[in-house]
Amino acid sequence: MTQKTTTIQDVARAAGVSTATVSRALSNPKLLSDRARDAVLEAIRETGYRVNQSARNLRKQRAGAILVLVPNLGNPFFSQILSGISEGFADSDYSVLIMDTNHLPADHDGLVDYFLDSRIDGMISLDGSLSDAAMDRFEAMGVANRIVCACEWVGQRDLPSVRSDNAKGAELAIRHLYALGHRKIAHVTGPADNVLTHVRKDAVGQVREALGLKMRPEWIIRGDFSLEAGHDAARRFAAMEEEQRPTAVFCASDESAMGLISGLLAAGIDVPGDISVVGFDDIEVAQYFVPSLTTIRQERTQIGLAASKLLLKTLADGAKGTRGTVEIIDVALKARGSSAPLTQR
Amino acid sequence: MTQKTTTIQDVARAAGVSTATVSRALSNPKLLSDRARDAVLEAIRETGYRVNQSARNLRKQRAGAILVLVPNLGNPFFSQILSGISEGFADSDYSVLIMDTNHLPADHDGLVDYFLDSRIDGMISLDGSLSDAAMDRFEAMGVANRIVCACEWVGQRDLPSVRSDNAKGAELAIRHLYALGHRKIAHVTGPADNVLTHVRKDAVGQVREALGLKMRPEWIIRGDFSLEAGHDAARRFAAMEEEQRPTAVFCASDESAMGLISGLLAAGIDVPGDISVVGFDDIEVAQYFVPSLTTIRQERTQIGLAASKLLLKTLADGAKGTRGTVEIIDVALKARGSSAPLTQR
DNA sequence: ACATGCTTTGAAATCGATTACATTCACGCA
DNA sequence: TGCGTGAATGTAATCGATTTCAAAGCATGT
Repeated sequence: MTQKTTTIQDVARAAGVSTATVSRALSNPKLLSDRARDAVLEAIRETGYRVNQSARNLRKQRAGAILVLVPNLGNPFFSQILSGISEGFADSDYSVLIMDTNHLPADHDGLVDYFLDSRIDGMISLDGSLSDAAMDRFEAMGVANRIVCACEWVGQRDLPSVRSDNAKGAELAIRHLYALGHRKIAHVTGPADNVLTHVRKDAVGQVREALGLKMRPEWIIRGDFSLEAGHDAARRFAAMEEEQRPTAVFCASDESAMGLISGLLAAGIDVPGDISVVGFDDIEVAQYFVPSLTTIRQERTQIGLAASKLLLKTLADGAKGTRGTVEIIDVALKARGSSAPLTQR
Repeated sequence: MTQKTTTIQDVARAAGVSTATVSRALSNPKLLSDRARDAVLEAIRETGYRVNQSARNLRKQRAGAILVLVPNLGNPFFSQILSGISEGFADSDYSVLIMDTNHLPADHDGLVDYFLDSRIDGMISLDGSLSDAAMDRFEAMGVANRIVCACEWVGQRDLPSVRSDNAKGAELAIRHLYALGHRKIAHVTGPADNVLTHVRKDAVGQVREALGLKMRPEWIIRGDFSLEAGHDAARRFAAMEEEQRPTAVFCASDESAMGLISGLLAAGIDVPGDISVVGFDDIEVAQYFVPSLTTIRQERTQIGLAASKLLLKTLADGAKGTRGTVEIIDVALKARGSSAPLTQR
């Protein structure tokens, strides 16, 4: 049987004060006399009283929870961001809900209901692919300004967001390969409709131009960040003439880089002997991969932490303020075993 | 500005009925006349009414959420279990909270407060290391029978649980290596206080005995499931005399297996040429690792799904019923590139 | 002595649903 | 006609906190 719960009434009775006083002792202790405050605290200790969050939430017109939207929970890249987010909310009085958008109808239209049902007060989206229709509903219902983006962001809208310096990351990767002597550099991208895909690809294009690198259309291979996509890309490279095959590949994610290496090695193409590979993310397994993976490090915990702070601020400020904020987190090149100087042969 | 919310009162007024009727139209429609029900549904459509979950939860004396305890969100092994769990709760009216126990004080003592604060109705623990003190508090507060374990489980207690057939997994691994001709088989375990560590290690011992394999104490290396632990173990093996070095290693997790392989190769020990390696879990990257990782597959989605069903049942049944239930999910050997027949030399 | 203002406290309204209990009404049957 | 029965609905209490408003207590200044 469940313990019969002790309510604020019980505490009030035990302390010989009113419920208002008990409530104030918890939320605004300086309003009370020392005597009253001590009596209440003592009574709370005695009775083992705990605030009922449902009741508090109802009265305060809030949900006491925030939602984190994750494109793919299975990708270890996200888990550490989640970790940062949890940490950020650890001593707030918000609970953290997590949802994988894979399980959602494609348009994410139902999400707004989470707000309307008073299940959540705010949202952090790690998924930039919120549809226009969904965003319009968020706007219409007046909850759009309780959304913060992290890592990815939503195209046209000015939602506050925290993200890595993606352009710099792509530039570091290409310049690293260039410095190693590579001139034929390919790029395995993310999925077509993804903001990161565009930013990174565009940056690659700009650096390539700046460095005067030649370019072939078949050196841009569409992927989707997954292991499998990288593996598929390997097949494409393996099928190329020796002459037109790139000597280096920059992948838009570590997972696709690992899939690529796996596929290249299986096809008898050595990494980094024949082709150097650079990833993006620096997930934990990257440095244990064989060969260890050269990659662009994203500070995931920091991104998560920053996003949670930003959402907390947004919720505290009410509507105004954070809309339009963009916080850029620095990235760094981690040079490891999968990239090496170009060898003539 | 936030939309002013439409309440059940508004709907009642619009439909020309009482709030009780509106409530019944949603929760128990067959109590109503067709006329009343239609009027209410129409009014709901008109007003765009949505139930306020905080209010409902308060009245129904529930929290409307469950908590999933994860030992380490960064380990991709867990994310797919989470995915199964989310799926299992998708069309219940529970929200899913996720918490990484890394961020918790070691004794997990504060967890009971989540129940007492009415933040959660139940819990799925993927972490078997709930302290005795914490469990005692759960029992004392009468919430112990709203906890379900998955993957790991809590030692002495009879909490309902869903888990893989760990003993079989260990046996499959050892017998696989044995069949390849290996006789000197080492084992990299999980952390000391972990139930999985014990079960898998004991199973290894039993199979070893059954097969008449010789054994050296230095062939049991304590790990902690992590990449780093595997990497450390490699150093130990590398330091051994050729003679006493094992020809095969069974690791208690894929991550430690990958760390191990990474370390062995770096030390000039070939895998599977000199040493065969078998992991446990079959995380996604395992088949893209180089060499691809032979491992024991755990059906993670299925475990998550089963755990959520079990918790839902537990919550519905009230106290009785599920205590003591143990659901065992089958495992399978995935033979890949990291294990090969023993070579004489 | 009395007006003034500040601090401290309590009574009661409130958040938005659910539900126990009461009421109304129609119907069947003696 | 009158009564019992069951279906349909409404009234109001309830869940457990927060907060508004009012009042009481007390010190200060004139």
